[in-house]
Amino acid sequence: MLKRSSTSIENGDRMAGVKDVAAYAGVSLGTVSNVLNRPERVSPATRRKVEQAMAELGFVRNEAARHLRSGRSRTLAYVMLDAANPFFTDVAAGIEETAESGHFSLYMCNSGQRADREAGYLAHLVEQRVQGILVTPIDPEAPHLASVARRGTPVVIVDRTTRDESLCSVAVDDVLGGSLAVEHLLDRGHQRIAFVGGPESIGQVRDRLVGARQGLAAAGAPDITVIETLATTVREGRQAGERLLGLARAKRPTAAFCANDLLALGLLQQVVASGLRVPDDLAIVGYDDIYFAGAAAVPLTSVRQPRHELGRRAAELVLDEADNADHVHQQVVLLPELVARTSTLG
Amino acid sequence: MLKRSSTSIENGDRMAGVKDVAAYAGVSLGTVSNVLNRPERVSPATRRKVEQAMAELGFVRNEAARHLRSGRSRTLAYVMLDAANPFFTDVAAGIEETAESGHFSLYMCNSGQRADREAGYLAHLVEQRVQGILVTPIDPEAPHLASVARRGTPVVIVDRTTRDESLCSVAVDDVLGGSLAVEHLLDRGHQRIAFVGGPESIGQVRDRLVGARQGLAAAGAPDITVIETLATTVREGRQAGERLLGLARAKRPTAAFCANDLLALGLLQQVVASGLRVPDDLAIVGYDDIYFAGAAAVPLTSVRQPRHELGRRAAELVLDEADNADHVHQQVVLLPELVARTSTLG
DNA sequence: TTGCGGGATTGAAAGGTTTCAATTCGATGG
DNA sequence: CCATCGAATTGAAACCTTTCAATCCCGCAA
Repeated sequence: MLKRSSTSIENGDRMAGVKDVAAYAGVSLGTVSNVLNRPERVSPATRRKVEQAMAELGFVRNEAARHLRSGRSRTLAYVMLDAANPFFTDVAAGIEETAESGHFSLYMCNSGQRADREAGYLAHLVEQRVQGILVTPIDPEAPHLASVARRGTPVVIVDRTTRDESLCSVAVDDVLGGSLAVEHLLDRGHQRIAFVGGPESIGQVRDRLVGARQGLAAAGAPDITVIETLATTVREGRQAGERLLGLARAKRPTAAFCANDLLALGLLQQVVASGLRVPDDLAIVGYDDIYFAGAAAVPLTSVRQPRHELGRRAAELVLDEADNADHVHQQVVLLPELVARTSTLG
Repeated sequence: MLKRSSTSIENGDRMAGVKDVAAYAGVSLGTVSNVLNRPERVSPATRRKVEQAMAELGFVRNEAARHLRSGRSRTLAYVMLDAANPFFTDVAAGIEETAESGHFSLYMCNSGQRADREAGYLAHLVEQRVQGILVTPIDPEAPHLASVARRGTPVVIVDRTTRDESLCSVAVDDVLGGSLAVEHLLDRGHQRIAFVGGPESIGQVRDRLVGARQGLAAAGAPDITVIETLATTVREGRQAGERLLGLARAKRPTAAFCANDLLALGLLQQVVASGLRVPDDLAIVGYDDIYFAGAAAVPLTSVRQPRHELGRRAAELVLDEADNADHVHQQVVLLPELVARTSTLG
């Protein structure tokens, strides 16, 4: 065994490969591979020798070669819509939990609502031959999603449904969520209710409004006042607040249902800043139940999505599709739940 | 050219490779590769033929083989401390910006403050031979970081400094940040100031407190009252609020400097809930200037970290280290900045 | 002594791409 | 019509690992 004088890790030029390890340990290539992949088949003495050689040479498996030879990698990826939104990072945490227990690593990519970036990441991930891709797409009907799946990489749509039966999806029933919010407000005695949200091109916003209207109709209450926003951000929520408060007092809604918590937080701020009280002057219901909802100045009533489970179920589906030959595509729909707090209870 | 009758993408068994494309297009292997990598060298006619073949066979480059042969991949990775903290996702956005302009993809991994997960991801990424790794480590002095770098994958520490000169790092001067916060409060006439934060094992918390003390000492003001917390969360902030308000009025601090915005938001809530006014009864300064700081019930004064630039600089360093032979390691320190809002201005 | 069983080890082949030196082909100039 | 040149194309080698059939070795039973 010829020892090197250096710190034993350095390698001047090239990184050490199995071949180097084999030579250094005085065994064959195959044996080194066996130590790596089926250690029980190699005698303890040899194994120790090889392991020491690997340590001394600073050997690191080359994943590219490894998986070139033997099928697939142990990596999942989640392409998320907006990494800055706590909702999606929570979904990611759920995915990661499942991935980890199956000894997979999870790469997260952020499309940031940009279609070109989404496409770029998908292409990169397919080239990388990841085991499966989870994605919250900008447009769930976009053909490139299905085409990735058809090319052999399992794809699961997260937090959106798709009509395409060749894809799995896991979503939360937004229509139901809308109904829940409105029913709660009706229960609390409100009749004039506003909906704050937009643009309607966002599927979730659309569905939540539909649900709200259904709830009202079922109760025979008057239709909802829609205050359309340009995005679902705190800033837009504040502006919606201005518009809402500008209405004549007599016909001003006594409650508002917001398409998500960011809007609700903005609205809340604006209302409080105007000297009005929540919920006495205006009750507010948000959506998502992100962490900051419960931590707001007036804790927000919100429709909670089981985001952790959303991630978990999606990860399970993608893993099933990856290694279960007779996998059948499913469209899972989870149920939301209303969390009542001060902003409607007073 | 024998056309298939199917939708042209399906391939029953195996995914199409360059070899299949070559055969289908009636050219040699090398030509297909040229179309892929040096399209200008192949005649337009041939190029079109090959491109069509690729489209019809649904050919997707095998990144593993590609990079096995030719050195490296075009991927960076960021191992972040806590994906749920908006601060880190903003840093990630900065990294991504630089990565994208260099035609790199960015994979994000979340250690979630767990050392084993951090180690797991680092190992996976090295095996994957990514071009470079950015990491906000749990412990910046941990030997495995330097050892990854020594094995040949560039590593840059983000939002932490390290004594190890063999690593690059980009951080923000937390001591200065602490001074800024305290000086602002002194300017506003406060003398009895509290520091809310902990545990001290977190480097940032320690540094910010040190800076605060320096600021006070320089002004000849009395020492700071430390209210130690167990974590830097909203919940802990609320509890710190209880303790703070429990102090006898005469000796109760008139201002609080919090180690981060989550703590500050919790403190704010607790104070408001107790019927006291911010900033009249208690002025509050936070740290990080996360989005929700400006959007709080009482907009928070906060020490802003240039988190976008943090990410950008770090990404530039890692790219430089990756392809610039005579790269020299640097420890970059950026400057924080105070953003004054209602919570101290009244 | 021979034959045999079985665990340990070996070495060549395969996997899909890129690279590069070598070859082909057509055109240009003499 | 030949020589030459450059552009286009080719095909084999290399990248690093895993797999698997083949070989080796040793002890043990016959």
